[in-house]
Amino acid sequence: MLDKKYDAKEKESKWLEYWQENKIYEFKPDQREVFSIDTPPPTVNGKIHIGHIFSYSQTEMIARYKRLRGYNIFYPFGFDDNGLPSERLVEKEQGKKAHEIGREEFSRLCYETTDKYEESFQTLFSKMGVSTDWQIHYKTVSPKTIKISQLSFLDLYEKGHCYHKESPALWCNECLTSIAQAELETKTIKTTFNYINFKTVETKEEFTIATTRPELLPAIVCVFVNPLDDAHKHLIGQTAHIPVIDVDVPIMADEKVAIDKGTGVVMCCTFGDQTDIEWWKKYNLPLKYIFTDDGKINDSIPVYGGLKIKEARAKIMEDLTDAGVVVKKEELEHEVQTHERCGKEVEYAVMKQWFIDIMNHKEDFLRIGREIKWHPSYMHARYEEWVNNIAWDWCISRQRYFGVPFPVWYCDKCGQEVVASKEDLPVNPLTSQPKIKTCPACGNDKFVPELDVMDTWATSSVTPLINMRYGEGNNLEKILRPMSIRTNASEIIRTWDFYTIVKSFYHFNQRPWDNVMISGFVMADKGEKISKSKGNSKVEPMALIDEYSADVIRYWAASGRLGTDIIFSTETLQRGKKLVNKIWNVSKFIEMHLEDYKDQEFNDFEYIDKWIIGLFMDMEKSFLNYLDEYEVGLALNTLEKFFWNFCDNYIEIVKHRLYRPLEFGDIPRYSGQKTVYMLLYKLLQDFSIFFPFITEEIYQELYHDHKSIHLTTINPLNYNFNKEVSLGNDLVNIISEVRGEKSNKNVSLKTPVKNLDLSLNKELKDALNKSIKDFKATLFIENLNIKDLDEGYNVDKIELNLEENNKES
RNA sequence: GGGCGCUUAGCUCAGUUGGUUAGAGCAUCUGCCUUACAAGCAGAGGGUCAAAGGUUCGAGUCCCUUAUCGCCCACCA
Repeated sequence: MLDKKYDAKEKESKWLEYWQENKIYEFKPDQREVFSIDTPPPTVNGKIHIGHIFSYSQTEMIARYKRLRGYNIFYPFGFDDNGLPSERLVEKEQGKKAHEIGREEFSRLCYETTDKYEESFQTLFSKMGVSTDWQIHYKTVSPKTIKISQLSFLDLYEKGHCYHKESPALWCNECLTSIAQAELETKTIKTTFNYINFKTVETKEEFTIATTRPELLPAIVCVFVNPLDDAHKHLIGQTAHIPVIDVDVPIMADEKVAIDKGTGVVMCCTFGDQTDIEWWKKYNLPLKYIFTDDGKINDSIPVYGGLKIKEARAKIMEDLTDAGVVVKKEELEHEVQTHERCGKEVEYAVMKQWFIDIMNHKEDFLRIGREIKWHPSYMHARYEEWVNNIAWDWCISRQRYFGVPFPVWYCDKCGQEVVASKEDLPVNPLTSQPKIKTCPACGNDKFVPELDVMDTWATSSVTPLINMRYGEGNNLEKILRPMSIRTNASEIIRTWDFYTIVKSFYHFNQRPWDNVMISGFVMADKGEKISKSKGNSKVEPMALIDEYSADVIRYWAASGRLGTDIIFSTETLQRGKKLVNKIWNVSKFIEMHLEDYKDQEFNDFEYIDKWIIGLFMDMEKSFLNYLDEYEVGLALNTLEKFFWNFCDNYIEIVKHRLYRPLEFGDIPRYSGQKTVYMLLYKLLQDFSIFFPFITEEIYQELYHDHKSIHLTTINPLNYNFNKEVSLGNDLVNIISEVRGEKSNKNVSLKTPVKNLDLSLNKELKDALNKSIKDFKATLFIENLNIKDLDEGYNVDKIELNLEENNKES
């Protein structure tokens, strides 16, 4: 017997244990077709917030759906503990910077810290009912994954898609590392636009340059004007004298200069922005690099050497003002590029970095993007846009400690790079030496290790490779190439999705997955994204599970459309709570009436039973369609709508038949029993995608024909009740009208109807005759008078027996 | 400035290829203790579908323009 009240806390932990013990979600290759999920490994940088719960739940529902459709589910879980996020977490916990702790000790602390957090992540996701096979979980920093990352690097290296080159790279002088274009975030800041007078050496003519970054004056290598700029084109070919710095640079022409921007005259520094780098390359300009790695002016620069960038900016403005060359200052708000991990403005640094070739294969990446089905489809446009606009090769080296080391050494003498052999992986070049004893280029026998580690994305972009255990030569590769689906939020299309496509193209010349499913964001309120930094205890996942249960939170997580942001709302949680409660109550009711039920072949369904069965079939069709498009929220809406109709209309009708076999007959009663038995089973299956716990509890009590409801399969019903559906709907509408009349008269729904006069068309009259007992019992009708009508129906008169009502009260 | 998306009841959201009076839940109001459920049931009120224009017999739905907000990108001279 089902309990009177459903105790979510007790039942959820009970079934969690049961699933684990019985390995319900274990992946074992067999005859069945595999549906594989490339789960996003959450970044281990502190806390799981409600946004994670939202998007992971949606993926997990797809896993459950496909499992019910008979697929063998490959659903691993991973943790992204690699790289800067982990380092910053440790630095925060320790209150010290990495270089103050020391490389070895720091790495140890990173492992320790990420392990600690991962355990709590796993507990939380389990509690949410995430049906991954924890046996196949992975970390992005572990000997196994380091090996795969290094293998991936070597494969690309051998194929010539990786290169090591001195080149300007984006540099964060807070994190002390180079970063990739994809790690940039734009921020609006207030700054000053300074108009500074320069002079030509030849004619002493004055001209003005506007800049927000006067501290870059010592780094000026050239001045540009547009060749079509009538006001300035005569300057081309002359030499510009830089005030205060006292250096001369050439004035050159380039079409990229916008005549109407600033003063129309531009200083080119190494490096202030992307255009500087382009010009530097295009015109082969000299390099004047004036910053230190930690964001100061280089000591070799007179006067300003040793100052921080902003101090230098203030000092040089003072000096320029003293020199009388500052013509104007304008307050200005503009966008700057910052490092997403720390929020500090980025600079450019020139040093040797490892790059993966992007620019030569954009067409291939676009082609593969088109082979993949994006859900929702418009997300594909974002991918295209990113690939079309990308301007850099992918810099994958980071001057940090905790990450995948490059399996590379350099000859101490000539700098020749030497890579590890594949069979020696994983290697740490800091603690080992290359196999070859002497440098192939110069014969020297001393090597120095590559100190850099790989970018986080260089590792997380190989999750499909980690899943297939790339390099082991097993048959998983056959099963998982390509994987069925990748899921993530839209913000990392440009990183995780893109880089995974890049790697998959270089390794296999193939798409990594057939489908990409993009979820939206969770907003705290209109226009306010919930983020880790704005920790809000009201939306703490563990607290929410305690208060509402995992099933109910999953209800909230399923609300809304794919790719669309949702606002965290307690109303939606309340609604879920009511739904779950209703499932429990109606199951109790059905159980009560199944005590003497034996399931057997039966086709003599009552009219109303045919109606609800047909209606269910219609619903399930669109339900399944939505799920095939990964629209879990829309699927749930459809199911929910049907379910309330089932409870409020069908059950209200059939209950009389179930309670009173003497009056209605045993066969009509059996018809009702068969209907509720059959439909509840199917409803529980459909709901199990969203509410894995409560449906399991009910299923085990009432049906129990498999080890778990989550191991059953959905088999669509095969009846043809179309006619009963539409006529039954009309009958229910008539019932509603009569109930409405009772409500309007403020009387109980049990109030008898003395006379009900209806005009019905022929079909409807026929339908009513077939369900006359149910109909009369539902409305407590004493006299029913039916007239003929050509089309449709009309409720002519409702006369209530109010005396009866008054007598009782 | 560019790409994509959102804008529908007081609030949170649905509205499949254009097709009668635009839907649900919450909130509000009115009733009903009805042998599963008062965490329930039956009703009621509440919307010029962001704005303007266009296509069409017919537009929340298609096209154009504008505005707001969100994500991403570019611009930083």
